[in-house]
Amino acid sequence: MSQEQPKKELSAIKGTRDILPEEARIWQIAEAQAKEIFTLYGYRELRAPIIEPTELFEKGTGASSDIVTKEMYTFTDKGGRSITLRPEYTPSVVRAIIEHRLDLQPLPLRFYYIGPMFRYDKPQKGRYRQFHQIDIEVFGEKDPAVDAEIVEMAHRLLKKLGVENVLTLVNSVGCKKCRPAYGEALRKAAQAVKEKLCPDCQRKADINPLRIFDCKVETCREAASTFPKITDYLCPDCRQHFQKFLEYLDFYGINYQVEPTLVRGLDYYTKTAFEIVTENLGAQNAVCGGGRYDDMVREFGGPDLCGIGFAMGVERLLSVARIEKPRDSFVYFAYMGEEGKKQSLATARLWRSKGIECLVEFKDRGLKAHFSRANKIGADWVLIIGQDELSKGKFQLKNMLDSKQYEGTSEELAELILKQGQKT
RNA sequence: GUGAGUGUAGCUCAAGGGUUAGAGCACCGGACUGUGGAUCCGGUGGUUGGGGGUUCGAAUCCCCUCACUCACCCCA
Repeated sequence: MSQEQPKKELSAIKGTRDILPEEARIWQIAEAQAKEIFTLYGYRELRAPIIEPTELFEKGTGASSDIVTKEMYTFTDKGGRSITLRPEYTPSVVRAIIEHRLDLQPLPLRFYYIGPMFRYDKPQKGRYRQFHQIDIEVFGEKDPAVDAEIVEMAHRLLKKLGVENVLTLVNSVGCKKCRPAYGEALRKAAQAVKEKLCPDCQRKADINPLRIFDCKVETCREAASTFPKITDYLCPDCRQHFQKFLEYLDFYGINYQVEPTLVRGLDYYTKTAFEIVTENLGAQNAVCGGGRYDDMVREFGGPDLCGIGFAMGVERLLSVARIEKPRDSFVYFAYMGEEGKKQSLATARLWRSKGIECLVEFKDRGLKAHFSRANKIGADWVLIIGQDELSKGKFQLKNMLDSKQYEGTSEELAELILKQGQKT
């Protein structure tokens, strides 16, 4: 370490942040609960690399999408390859399926994954440049029952994490057969009333008329209410799929709202699209977004394998979750003298192998200072090893919560701690 | 990428052109050498985000820049 203070402080780069131990505990719990629930539904973890060839996302996410055109972290590696930090997870899974011929395994395939994604966005509430997603995918299952099942599974997880007041929005975005006709009709309707729209929406009328639906300007809202709805343009196949999807949602008793203006951001979606939104998230109110992508694998040059999945933003999830932090219970060793220190080290080593969390600090202090320290760092137990204890061969163990003190051998006291630990 | 707001101690905030930038909490130590939490006393900690300008004098006013926050866009 240099003696001079660095002139410029180093800090985490824009849109990224450190998750400090206290918060990391919450993450661990949320992740463990997600894994547990997904496993109950037959999902298995599939870990793909964080970096991928840039063209994977150009092909999979869509070369014209905002994500690919302006939000990717792309660089050239030393071999001259164009590499991108993944902005989403689905293309990686599709690549892995094709690469390892996972489609030859018994279908359907159910995968989950939790990890960081990267988008060069402007950070704001619930939106970061490095953010984390809980992601699940099902491949090779056409039945709309699975569409409803993943929504039900998402609800189960949200409930488990104490997320309240969620609203589930559902829609069908059609397929390659019926979507073009709708797009045409919508564009036509938007052009017809273009003069009445705000400048922003006039621009949208040309680029992406669907976005006019969520403008806040009153005149735009009025105009938008006269626009055609995608649900009126669905082909028989898509219509049937959507109806069955809703039927299964009803079967599960899931409260949902059909939102004909709901479109997923990415180009590859077909049929089912859904979003789970909640209050208290500001403008980024979606905690979960998902949908079906029946053409994606084939368009990648893979087999004709349909897919569906959802992603949850972990940061958003945790900002509305209510997770209780479990109290960690550990033993603090209050020793005196070199002999007491060595006895502490030996005892801690033994106790740890029994599964007891032990903390020996390498500082000889007075007993009062030891207790003060133990209290400050939140020890549940203090084991006293001083001259008296060493000569007797029996130690004093104090419970810091109820102030009761016990005397016994190492084995007796270890048993006592383990027994009490099970009670709580 | 566009717009607005905010940057003072580890945290929450005072000082609003005029001595040496303060307080609470936190941290360290003492009162207290075999038993913690309480109380009291003391201490460490700051180029006021950074740079430039105005002024006799700037945390305070102006410009630039960076970061954070919120919104637009887009999205988890």
